Amino acid sequence: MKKELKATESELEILQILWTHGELSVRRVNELQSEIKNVGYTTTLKLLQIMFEKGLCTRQAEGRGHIYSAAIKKQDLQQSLLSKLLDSAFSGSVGSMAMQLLGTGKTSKEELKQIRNLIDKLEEDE
Amino acid sequence: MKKELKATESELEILQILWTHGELSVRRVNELQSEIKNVGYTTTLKLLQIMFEKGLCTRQAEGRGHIYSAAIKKQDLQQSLLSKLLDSAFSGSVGSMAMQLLGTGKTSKEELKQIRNLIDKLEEDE
DNA sequence: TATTAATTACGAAGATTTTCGTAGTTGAGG
DNA sequence: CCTCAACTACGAAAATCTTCGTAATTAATA
Repeated sequence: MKKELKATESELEILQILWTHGELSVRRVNELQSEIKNVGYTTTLKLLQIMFEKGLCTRQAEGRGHIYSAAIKKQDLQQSLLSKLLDSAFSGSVGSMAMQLLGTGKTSKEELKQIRNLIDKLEEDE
Repeated sequence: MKKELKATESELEILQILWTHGELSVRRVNELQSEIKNVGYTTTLKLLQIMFEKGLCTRQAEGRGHIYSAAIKKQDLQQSLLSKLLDSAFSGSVGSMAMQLLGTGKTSKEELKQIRNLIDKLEEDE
């Protein structure tokens, strides 16, 4: 059975930073986060501590501080969030969700080709 | 510029009911909501009142009570929620979001065909 | 008219999330 | 050994969301 992953908006923000940059000190996470919005150092710290308790992060001692890393896979969380939105807003219909997603007009030719290839593969597997 | 729509989890739950069933009394909304989870009458009422203040619902007097309807289009809210998840979890990449969505394996042949048609149309429009 | 049932309005408690201040710890350098 | 800077741990305030109890209102009816 698949584990139900979840993360709040702030947690997701930090996870994105960890996924992108790998292992980071609290200081560094806070610096990167500060490029986007105003946020105090202890705010970032507290969030990382909470995420550590929840199992969203791991950490290892380094000097007098810690180095944090993401403990869950980006893809796994994406899948969970997608799944949740699918149920809550699209009544579970992958089709209508996909239609809306592609209908935004923000999809490049390359991406469309890629998606078409996936569809080909999926149809083969019948 | 497009209005940023948002709704909490509970609000979305009620909007789904309103979208599906049309115009409803508080009593009726509560009954339908109760089929899914335990919820007191005044809880439903309060939510509808809040949603009315926020502009998510409209209402009209009917006898001594009100009849509520959704004030926003299902598609518009879906678009907003999709857009938000796209940015927060997929760094804005429609391609990777679509790939994950279709990769769940829950997509029917019919839906795949429908999506392929949309892609054809999108590629034509270049 | 008095009672009852249905409904609304209001407020507040509880839960979760977000933010940050303060105190304590530790290690480096004088 | 003392001081300073960097860091952690802790707790709590602030903000948002969820839930429901209570009082007031209104309409039907006994």
